[in-house]
Amino acid sequence: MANKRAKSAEVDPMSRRERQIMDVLLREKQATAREVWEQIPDAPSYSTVRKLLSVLEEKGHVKHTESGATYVYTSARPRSEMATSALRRMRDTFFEGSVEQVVSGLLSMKDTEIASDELNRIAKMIAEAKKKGAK
Amino acid sequence: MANKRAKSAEVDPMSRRERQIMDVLLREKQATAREVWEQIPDAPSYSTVRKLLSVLEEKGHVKHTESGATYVYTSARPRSEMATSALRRMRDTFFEGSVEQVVSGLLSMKDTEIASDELNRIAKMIAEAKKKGAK
DNA sequence: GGTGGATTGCGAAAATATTCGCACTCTGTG
DNA sequence: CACAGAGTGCGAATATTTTCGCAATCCACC
Repeated sequence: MANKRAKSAEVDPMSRRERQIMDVLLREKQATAREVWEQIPDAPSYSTVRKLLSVLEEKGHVKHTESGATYVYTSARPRSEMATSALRRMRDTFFEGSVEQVVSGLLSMKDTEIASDELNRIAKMIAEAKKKGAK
Repeated sequence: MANKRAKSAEVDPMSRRERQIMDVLLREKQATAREVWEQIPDAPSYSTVRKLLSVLEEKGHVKHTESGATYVYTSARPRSEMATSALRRMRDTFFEGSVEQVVSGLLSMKDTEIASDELNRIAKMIAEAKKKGAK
């Protein structure tokens, strides 16, 4: 009934450059046009990046506040929300919906050095989840 | 040397539709044009999807084998490889490079029901990693 | 209050991506 | 072997994205 679910369908209709910029914004939490520009490896002109940013704003993907005369951009949607949906898509696209497989993939990334105490904290989280689930 | 490093810079210069199609291919492991078409929620005409597929092939993102007269497409790059780089980017973009935070995010996705035995297996993987790391 | 440096707004050209239809081929069936 | 159904190749119109430069503003400082 009235089920439209713009759920997993409505993901991120963004284009290449747009996503590239969003990534920087997401990683840095916020950034000025110049900062974004500096962080894009194969970036086009500064002018172009600014334009892209304003296009993104028109589309509602980012918003800005002014610091002096300079615009500081941030993602329009909460970062955590985007993280979750990205995580979910990744899980479903590459790991057949299995969290277990995702974790396995994470642990086996060869450039990943996970400190022992970090592993401990992770183990603790798992334990927590287990406890809560089987309450 | 000859160091060009298509490392983190060369990610996935793909456009919206292209990615959408790649996602289906990645999820299904392989698919015919028609199957891909059927799985895209807001898909354009079947004809368009076929075109996109052939464009993707020209660009080297997918390849095909023939089953009878029908093309069966698959990702050109190994799925696991793409999974890893996607995972890495996700970790760095949303979780400040921290595996711990990624796991935390995974566990807290509210639509995720993780079976108790799955949690056990995950715990075991963590234990393994710990053992190996601190050998 | 004037000057240099950095920012924003915007228009518009150039490059790409997206969408389709049409003509032709291939496979299997009666 | 002729026909129906399903596929493929490809050209070309449209829609979007991507790129930039120029003019107008704004800020800090001498």
